[in-house]
Amino acid sequence: MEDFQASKKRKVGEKIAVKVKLEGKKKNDQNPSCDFWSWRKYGQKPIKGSPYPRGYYKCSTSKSCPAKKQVEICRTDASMLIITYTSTHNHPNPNLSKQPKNDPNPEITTTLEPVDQDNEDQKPVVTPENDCFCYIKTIENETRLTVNLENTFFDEEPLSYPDLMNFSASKTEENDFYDELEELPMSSSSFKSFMRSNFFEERVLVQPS
DNA sequence: CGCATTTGACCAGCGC
DNA sequence: GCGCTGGTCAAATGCG
Repeated sequence: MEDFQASKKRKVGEKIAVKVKLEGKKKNDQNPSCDFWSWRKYGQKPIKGSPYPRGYYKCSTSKSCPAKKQVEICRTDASMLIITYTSTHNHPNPNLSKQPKNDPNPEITTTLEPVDQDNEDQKPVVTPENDCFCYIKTIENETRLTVNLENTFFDEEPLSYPDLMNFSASKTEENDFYDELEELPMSSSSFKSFMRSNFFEERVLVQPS
């Protein structure tokens, strides 16, 4: 099909995994539409080591959009969903200017928490105010970023996963950034500033020319 | 009737 | 080289 399919498998590419807490929602309900993009499910697989299957979704807004995400229930906490985004949307979000189309579902608390199920090289970055914490985690070449959005970002401006997606997907610069984070003792406050600047100043959806 | 979801089969990367 | 496992395809099925 697309070029994407050339790499049918496990290529360590750009990925961002977020952990989403579900409250007031049925367990095992992996409805992925808690963000503002429309997704179409194209597969589901049981994952070794996890009692729950992983669902595979493609962006259904644009046929040529390579954006995908994987949704699975956290094996250690069934009230958590682990959503892994891969690739970027190559089109603006049609739902940005209106209410979420599929499932605004206000019952979901969009708190993102540390992706700790593997308990690997997780590097917590906690601000002094403790109102924003981010976990950068690198597994081989895959970097996972987890951000607590509840108190920090939503107070100012709603941040949807698509924004995270844009953040994560901004090519190699971010990867370089992450790579450096592995080594640089960046202070939490400077990291926070960085995060804010990236989320709110640079990661704006741009109409493709 | 059209579209989304389900599900089994297939394919390819990765580790041993 | 082989087997395991994850990721994708595509036909069948369900739903609005």
